[in-house]
Amino acid sequence: MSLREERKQQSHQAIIDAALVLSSRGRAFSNISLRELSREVGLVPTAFYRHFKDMQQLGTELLDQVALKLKSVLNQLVDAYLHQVHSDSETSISLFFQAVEEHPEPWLFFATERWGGSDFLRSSIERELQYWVSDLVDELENLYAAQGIEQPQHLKLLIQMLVDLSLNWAMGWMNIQGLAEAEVKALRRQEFKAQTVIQMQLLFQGIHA
Amino acid sequence: MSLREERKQQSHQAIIDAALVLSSRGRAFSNISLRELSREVGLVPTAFYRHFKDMQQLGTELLDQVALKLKSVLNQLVDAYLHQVHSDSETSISLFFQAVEEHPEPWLFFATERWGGSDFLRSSIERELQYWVSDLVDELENLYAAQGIEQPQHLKLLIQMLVDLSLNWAMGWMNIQGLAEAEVKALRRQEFKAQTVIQMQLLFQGIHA
DNA sequence: TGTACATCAGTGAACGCGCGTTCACTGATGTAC
DNA sequence: TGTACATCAGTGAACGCGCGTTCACTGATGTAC
Repeated sequence: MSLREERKQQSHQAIIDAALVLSSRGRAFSNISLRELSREVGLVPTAFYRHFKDMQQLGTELLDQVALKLKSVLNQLVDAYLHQVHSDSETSISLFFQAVEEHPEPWLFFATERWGGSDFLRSSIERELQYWVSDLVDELENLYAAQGIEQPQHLKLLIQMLVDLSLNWAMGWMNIQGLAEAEVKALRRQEFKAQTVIQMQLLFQGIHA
Repeated sequence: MSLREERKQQSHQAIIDAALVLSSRGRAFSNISLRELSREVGLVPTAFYRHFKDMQQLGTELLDQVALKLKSVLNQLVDAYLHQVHSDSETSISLFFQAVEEHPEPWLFFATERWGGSDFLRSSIERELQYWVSDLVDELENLYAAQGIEQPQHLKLLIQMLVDLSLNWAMGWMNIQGLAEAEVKALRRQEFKAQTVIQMQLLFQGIHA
């Protein structure tokens, strides 16, 4: 890649990153301005147009990157889950929260914009979540088939709930991270994790019934 | 109430209603302007200040009204549930979807702003949802105690999930209502309802384990 | 009941500001010879 | 390698627009006598 292309690519990505940062600080994407992003990145507002037609195109690229990132995290989690000797809710939830904590921005973005003010983001996110569900069903149905589950046709509905709830869990977890006092925080973390583990167990009891 | 007070009250409420309508059409509250609301209601922008200090105060009043409305709907649903001879997921979900369909705006508002761009709305909504959970636990624990449930301490965690999922179900239901073709719509409604019934049953199998 | 004054919801002009978008430009980087 | 020209990411001025907010006002409604 030529020097010029390289620099262009850097600016391009810097704008996308700035949008993700603002979004994950709680700002609605529909409320983020082109000028604000340019300022953040150290460019003049008009330079924005060298990279994106408008904010919607930026949003689309941002969503694609975020979805890709989350998908890869999800795959890692599933792999870890499948390779446990005894598939264990506690370990799964710990890994999940660890992944959320390492890169919270994509989770915050997905949860915020899922029902947020931008129609094109809503529908894209919904589509992504459906992909997650399908993929998870594919990965887990062999596992459960081997275990002789009674109602395998319910697996998809269960995973649907799991995916929905996981966004809530991620947001709850990140809310706790924002707490100031270390002691309270540690306590709430432990408590929240324990509760989530039980919730996941309660959820999956359905598949064994 | 004097004529003047009455008219003031009407304008006041009209502004709140306009905000709810815009919000439930998918606009983020943080993206709705004072001038837009005044215009919608047929007042000059400066008249807004005769009723609210700023948009945040409007938002707070709107949230209070919406929360009250949803709480009363919720109570009706619980009453209906408790008075069924056999507590039945299918009937519960039908009543729930009917309630959502009759007054979708509050549900859309709650779901949109739960993780939306306005911090004060986020925290208020989170508080309201916790009240719902507590109230539901109170109402249901007697019922389940009478049935000799093994793990009553899990009831709260279950209801937490139920409340979280119910917002997703409401949004899913209202998404279907937006469909144009009547046949597809009827089909999707039936399908979605059936799936939700099973999800609720799967969820509540946890309490019987 | 009639009059004189007070209240106050709604008005309309004006302001400064950040926004998205256009345009002609600049100067570093790339390319052809 | 050096030169002459092309490309194009970033610039800076300018625009019209909707925004929140201020202010002095108006005239219908309310109150006191």
